[in-house]
Amino acid sequence: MINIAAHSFHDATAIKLPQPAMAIAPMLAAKGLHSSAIRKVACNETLWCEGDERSHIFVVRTGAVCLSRTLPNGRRIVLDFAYPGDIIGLGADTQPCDAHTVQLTRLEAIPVAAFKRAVAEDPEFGRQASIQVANALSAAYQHVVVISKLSANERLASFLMALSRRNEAHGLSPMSVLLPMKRLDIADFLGLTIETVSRTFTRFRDAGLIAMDQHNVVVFRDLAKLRALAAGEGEHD
Amino acid sequence: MINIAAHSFHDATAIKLPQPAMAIAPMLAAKGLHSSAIRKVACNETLWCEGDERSHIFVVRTGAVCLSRTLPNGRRIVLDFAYPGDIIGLGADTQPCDAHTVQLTRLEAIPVAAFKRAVAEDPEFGRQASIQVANALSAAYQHVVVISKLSANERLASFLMALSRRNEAHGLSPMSVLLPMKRLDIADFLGLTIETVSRTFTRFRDAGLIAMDQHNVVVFRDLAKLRALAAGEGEHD
DNA sequence: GCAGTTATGTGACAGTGTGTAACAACATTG
DNA sequence: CAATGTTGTTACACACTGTCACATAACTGC
Repeated sequence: MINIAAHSFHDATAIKLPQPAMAIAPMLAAKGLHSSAIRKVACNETLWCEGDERSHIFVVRTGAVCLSRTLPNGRRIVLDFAYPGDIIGLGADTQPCDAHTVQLTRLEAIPVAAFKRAVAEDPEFGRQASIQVANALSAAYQHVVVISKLSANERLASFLMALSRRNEAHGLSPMSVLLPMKRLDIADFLGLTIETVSRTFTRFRDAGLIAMDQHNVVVFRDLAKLRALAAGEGEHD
Repeated sequence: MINIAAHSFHDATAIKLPQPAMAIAPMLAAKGLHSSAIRKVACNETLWCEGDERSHIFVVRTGAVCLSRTLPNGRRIVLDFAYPGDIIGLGADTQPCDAHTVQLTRLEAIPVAAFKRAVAEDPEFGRQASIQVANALSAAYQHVVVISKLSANERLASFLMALSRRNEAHGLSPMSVLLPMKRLDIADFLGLTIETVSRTFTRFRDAGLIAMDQHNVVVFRDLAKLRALAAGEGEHD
């Protein structure tokens, strides 16, 4: 499996941030695995498909990767996004989802063989990788929560707040975020349609919760209210 | 994290069954970890809560366990069910969800310390455990798909077909299933209300897809149609 | 510049599922 | 046996979101 997205999305409750957990990144460096080739991949390129045998572990350097599944009838679901610093392709040898870029992306490609060698030599390294997968599972659980129990407003707020917290964790301002992906990707991630996403952005703007000069830059005007929304503290119950 | 539910639920596409993967079970036996105490737990008892430090790995012997999360305002989401043969509590040291019994349940409790000792002594054992977590991640992804893209009919069909396939994988008949949990658990698992679940059962019965003498026994009358529904081969797109 | 394509925003309307409620079936208890 | 509680079922009005249609904006290549 797969993805890992260290400081992962979905945090409706946002009580606890996923572990920095990137303890694995320095370990990769220490092992000289960084010598692996850096790949420059155009937007909308497929890295792998569900069911593929995995060939590489990727570390995202710049850009963004989208992890998704597609139903037989064509309906698509976005499971996660991976941003710079995130590792994708950990987990099992058979990919549990598709992966494609949503931007011009630079990736560090570590062959699976080299990765496995490193794990065999250093149990602690394997343990760190396992923790990453466990974090991805926790993130997936949170995604289930967001999609099954939150309203459109709450889902978008949850998405934006996760990006905000990620910024914060990386030493950037939590008061604004960049959206590298298109509306359709956001919609498929949140289990909504692009029209609903669009309308919800507008609603947030009209309510004074956010400001948007460009389509892909969101400035937060009322972080507290957005966080309450994201946490699912709504009226119900 | 956590759960593992070997032959896990959610298989809308059902193209591939999760690995038997229970390769780990015989390994547990070989290590004498089976000597661990068997616990008999009443219905509706909590095994652990989200955020708890995990103390044991559990192997379900009889009964059924429900893995869930709860939002601040009380809304609950069921993430997975664990049935006899399934292992729960693998993954990280901090529980990513609540776990409670939905029946009188017998569990084999393996202290985490003993489990970790076994992993340290035998890397292959740890590898098998990791595969279990990776399978759980894949199952969680599938759950996201089911909840975000399938209709109420398709969701219930997906749930029933997953149980049917589980029966099949265990050498039982795929033509009927037992529902150990209550309607509310099913509803919270599928992201629906208990009324909708109830109505959908009735619709299935009226359409001749299933027969139900008792509330917790479902006999399939048209497996092909149910499987098509579960796969999300609906009209959309 | 202009046409053509892609991405996004907005509006009217319908449909699915929700929520409330009342009711039925069954078990447990006094 | 009546009383109470739990679980499951059914009915109906309403709200949210999806669908469909079209408008607008941004970017492309010519």
